[in-house]
Amino acid sequence: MEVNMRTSNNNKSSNSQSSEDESDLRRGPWTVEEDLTLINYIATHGEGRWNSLARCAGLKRTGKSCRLRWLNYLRPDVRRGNITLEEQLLILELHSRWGNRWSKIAQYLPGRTDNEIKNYWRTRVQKHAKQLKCDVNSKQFKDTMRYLWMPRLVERIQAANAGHPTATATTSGGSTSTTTTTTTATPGHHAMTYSDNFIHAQVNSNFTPENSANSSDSFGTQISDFDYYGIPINNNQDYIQGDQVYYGGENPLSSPNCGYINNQGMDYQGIDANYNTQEQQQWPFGVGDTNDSLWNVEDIYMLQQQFSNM
DNA sequence: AATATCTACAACCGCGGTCCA
DNA sequence: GTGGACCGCGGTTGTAGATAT
Repeated sequence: MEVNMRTSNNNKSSNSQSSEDESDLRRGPWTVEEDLTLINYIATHGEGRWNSLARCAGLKRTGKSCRLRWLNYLRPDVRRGNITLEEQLLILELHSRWGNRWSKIAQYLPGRTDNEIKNYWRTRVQKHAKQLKCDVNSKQFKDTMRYLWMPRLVERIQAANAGHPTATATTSGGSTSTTTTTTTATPGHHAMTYSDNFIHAQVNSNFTPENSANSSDSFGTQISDFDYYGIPINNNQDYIQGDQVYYGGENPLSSPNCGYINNQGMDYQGIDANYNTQEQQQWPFGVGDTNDSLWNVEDIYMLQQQFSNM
């Protein structure tokens, strides 16, 4: 059982004085002993009813604190480690749809907690918005994510998969792509793959909105109610047809190599033209490593100029 | 080597919703 | 209907470790 070693010396934490107050409740980092107590209690009695659980387990913690510790850290199915490219893509996609609905987004990333996704968003995505001197909720920044970063993520996922193919599939457009076996357990639905479908969405250049009516996805299933991730589509913000994803209902997303022009006329082609440097290939938000620098100075400058002219 | 700054993330807080007596 | 207990969510803070100066 993995235990956070940071907790081993936490008795000197700034909140330790709380254990001396009238309520005798502890705050701050959890100790190894507390973790084990909680784990053992839940193993025997199950989770839920957190306030009484805290009392019965003999933990001098609030029920809230016990719940948080269990759900965000101790639960056996919590995934630890780096956010994968597919997860990054999914987070961007879902956040564009739902905003800061972290728990809802987390439902589609098995093993990831809302807290972890929220932290990822704040530390990585908001950092880039700050670099671009624009608000993370601004349309400009959202467009940048949608029409530049997300296609780049897809491209990088493709590149990664090409290096480690686990299967080969042919798109309806006749092109060949590799697929991954990344699975997502969608709430209320069967586990499914998502990255392969999303990649398909990017690689079929034969698609047009006109020929896409009443289409089904590459697995022959109707997609009118659920998108490629198996997520119910309940608005018309994006539409997904055949092997292609159309964002905003009016912005066909062409090949990642073609440059992206959104409905404000922002042309990112010049940015992509600079993309072949080694630094640029370090991709958005990193891969969990330190290579988190999507933007070089030129990129940032160009985007800032475009934003200021809008 | 020392100090300052940054980053990542665990944990807390407040609020609103739900349940139940 | 009402009030208290509880739960879950989203925002925020604190801090250890990493990195820069």
